[in-house]
Amino acid sequence: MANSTRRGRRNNTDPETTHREILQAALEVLAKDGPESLSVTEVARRAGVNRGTAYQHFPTREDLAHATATWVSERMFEEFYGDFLEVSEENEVYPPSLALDRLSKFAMDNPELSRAWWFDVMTTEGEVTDRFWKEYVARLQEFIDLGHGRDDIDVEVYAFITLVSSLLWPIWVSAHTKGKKSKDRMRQRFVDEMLRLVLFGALVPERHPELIARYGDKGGKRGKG
Amino acid sequence: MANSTRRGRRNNTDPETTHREILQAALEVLAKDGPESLSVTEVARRAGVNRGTAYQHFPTREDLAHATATWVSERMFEEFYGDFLEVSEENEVYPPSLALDRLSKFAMDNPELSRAWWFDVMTTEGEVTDRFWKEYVARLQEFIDLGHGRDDIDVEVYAFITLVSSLLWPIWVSAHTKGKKSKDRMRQRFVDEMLRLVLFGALVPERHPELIARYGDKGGKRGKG
DNA sequence: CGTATAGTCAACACTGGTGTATAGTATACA
DNA sequence: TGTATACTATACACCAGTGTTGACTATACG
Repeated sequence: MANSTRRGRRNNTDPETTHREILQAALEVLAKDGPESLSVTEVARRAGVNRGTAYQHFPTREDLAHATATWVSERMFEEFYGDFLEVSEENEVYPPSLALDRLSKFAMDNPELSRAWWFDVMTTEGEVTDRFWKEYVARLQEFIDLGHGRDDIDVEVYAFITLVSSLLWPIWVSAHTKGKKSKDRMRQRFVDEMLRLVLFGALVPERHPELIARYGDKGGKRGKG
Repeated sequence: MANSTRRGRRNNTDPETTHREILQAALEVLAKDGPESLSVTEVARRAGVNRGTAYQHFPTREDLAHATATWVSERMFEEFYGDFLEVSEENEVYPPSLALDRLSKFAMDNPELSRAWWFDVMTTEGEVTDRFWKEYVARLQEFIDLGHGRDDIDVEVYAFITLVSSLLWPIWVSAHTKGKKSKDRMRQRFVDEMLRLVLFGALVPERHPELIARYGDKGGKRGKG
């Protein structure tokens, strides 16, 4: 029979493509079930590749897991900052509304990548060396240094808050909302609320004089000291 | 030999205690590896209980998983709001600094519970029926209705942002920081930054007139319309 | 055409979890 | 003292994943 999947039939002649397809499948499994349940068999199945082939590319399960983590980290940086760094050569700062919009769109379009990335940086022990994280923090710092953000921000904590919210929101939404339209609506709600929050905060200042007294309204104004 | 773990030795005569111990172990496994890799064998081992005993309490792996999820949801509510609802009978609103401090302390003291809970509500399909989530949202709404919070907040989104950050911060910290002292310091940084954020936002308003024009500084003031 | 390369296929020994069953033991309690 | 209960210990059949091996085949390229 003219079956294209008959015995010995190669789907593909380019090893690099196969390599990527396996990694992509591994990423999907990783995002779905977490790192503990990543199996070579399942990944090969999902990649539409023979189990033996997977073992040719990644000798052990651990190798596959490690390679996937590295790949996720690299891709997260490339996909988000890749075509971004070229464009924004001018020392114009990317406006926060656009930055937020971009991040939330990215998260909505790449839920697996976002989730796998988060799983990984969240659980990897020791100093955070991830490139995406470092770039994100650095850009935030620059934004503040240029006087656009309040200078009393704790950049790392703030980066954590905005990133974890933005990247996990689509997953929350996916679990609790059906249909593309409502997902888009939910994305918009997130961007709006986030923007509202960074613009005005959440408390009514007059009702919380003791907090203002304690924390002071220092920073953010041009005249800092 | 006078070995207390000789054959047939019962560790415990109260089935309810055993039941709880198994659930507690399951919670730990769940928080460590996620729901996909929860095994009865591993849970029994961790609970210091015979595998057969675990199967007497929970006929299948699925039963155990389901029971654990329910238990986590209930405990999350009880542990956080249990002794809380009694105290705050007066219609005084709990000040936000204390609320935040309480939440972040809770998350730091109960990382497994927080993480398992989050995993669960994050991935359970359909309407969110979780009691803790609903109470959290309701209290936020009340806080706003009483005029303490800005009335243009999108409560659900805001609840998501604050909860996900507060509950996952300790896990992030645990992965990247050693020692109790530095963990306490990190907790303080989180509370401070969060409080700063809800008080003043993150942007310097004068630098973002177009955003203020677009979103307007409505709400939060007493005279709303 | 010949050959190296990339992938398929099947079989195997091994590990570790599932779910069941059965015999045995410690404790509480009537 | 007897007996029900709660747990231990062990064995078994089954399944699914791991990692290895060896034979096979399609494709690219000299």
